[in-house]
Amino acid sequence: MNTVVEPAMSPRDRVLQTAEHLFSERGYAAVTLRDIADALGIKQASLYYHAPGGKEELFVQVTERGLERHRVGLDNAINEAGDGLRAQLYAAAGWLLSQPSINYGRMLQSDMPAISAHEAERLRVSAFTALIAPLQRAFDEGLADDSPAKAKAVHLAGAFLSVIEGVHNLPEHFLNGEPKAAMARFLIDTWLEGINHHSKTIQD
Amino acid sequence: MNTVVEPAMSPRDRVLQTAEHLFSERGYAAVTLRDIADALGIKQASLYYHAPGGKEELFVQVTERGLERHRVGLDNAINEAGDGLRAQLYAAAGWLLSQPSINYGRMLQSDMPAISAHEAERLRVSAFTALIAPLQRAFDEGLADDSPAKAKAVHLAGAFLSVIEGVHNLPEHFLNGEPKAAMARFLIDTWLEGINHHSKTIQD
DNA sequence: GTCTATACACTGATAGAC
DNA sequence: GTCTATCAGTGTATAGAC
Repeated sequence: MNTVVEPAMSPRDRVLQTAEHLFSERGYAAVTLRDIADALGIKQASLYYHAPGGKEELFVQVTERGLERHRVGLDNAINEAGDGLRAQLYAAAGWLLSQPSINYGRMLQSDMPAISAHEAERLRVSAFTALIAPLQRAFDEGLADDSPAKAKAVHLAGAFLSVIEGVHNLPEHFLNGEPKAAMARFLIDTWLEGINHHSKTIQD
Repeated sequence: MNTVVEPAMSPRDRVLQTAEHLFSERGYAAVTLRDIADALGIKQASLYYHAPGGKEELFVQVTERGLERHRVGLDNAINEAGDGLRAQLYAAAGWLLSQPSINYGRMLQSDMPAISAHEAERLRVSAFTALIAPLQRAFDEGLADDSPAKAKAVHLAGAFLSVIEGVHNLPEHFLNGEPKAAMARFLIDTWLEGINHHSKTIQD
């Protein structure tokens, strides 16, 4: 959440990380180059050294970087979680909550239309590959062969992402001290077992 | 989706409806007063006749109006659906999909910080009352008394809203011709019955 | 790598005519 | 109710010094 910028970090990484933090928080349109420069303690014009293409290039670089990190991280989290679907979803949720919020919905609806059509299309593909695809695989492999939900693993993946991102974006006072990861696990449990049949968290 | 502006409509309503359509699509920061004026076929300065307070007042009015409409519509949809939780959730989803997308997450994360703190707080309360509360009641009443999920009806309500809004915001090519309402019902079914136990839609 | 200075377009907003 | 005209402020971007 609090993207701390480590002191020992390549200048380029500091710029990208700071920009990512702000874009992730408020979206493309609401962040100005001055906001980013101020957060870095430099002047707005200096950003053009790191991103000659200006705001759009900065956003595209930052978003691409974040999505690639998610693709790897989400894949790893799922693979290392072993065989059970529940454990894999717990791990995926844990990863997503450990990262700056992605806000897939805002990205598609608000941010993409604001940049050039060509770049937007590339990002849309990257976003699908990084966020939906790994989850889709988990659902597909984790579901019983005769489950009618198996054919709709993409939809389940999208819905899962929505739920976890929703938890991620929750304001603090909604939480009552409960950690977001616990809330995510509760929602995963109800979803796997059915809302009414859900009894308690089962380890597997 | 396609907010058609009827010819026989009070001028004020035309302005508010057009502004709502644009704000709902792209968010507060990405919409300019000229965008709204252009869509109405009038000049930017003319908007100050309808909203003397300018862009922020316009946004607040529009959002409040939309939220109030949701509060009533969601409540009615749930009440008229009868007793079963499934039927109530179907009806709630149907209502949400019939309206311009709300994008609760973007609203809290991107739009609210851009307006004055006082107005933002009022809208946050309205949003909770209009969107979360009716769903929370449905979950609370619909769940078995001994269900451990009963105590967390708020969380279920928030997750439900995330999922349906996620479906709502889906780009066309994700749908493969399947109606959004059908996808919503599928997701509700899996959630009620448990992903693996889900067999087929049950009428109740 | 970062700065100052500046050009230039866009945005929100006000004043006043019709 | 809508217009024209106008302005101050902000935002992106470029040029060139250090």
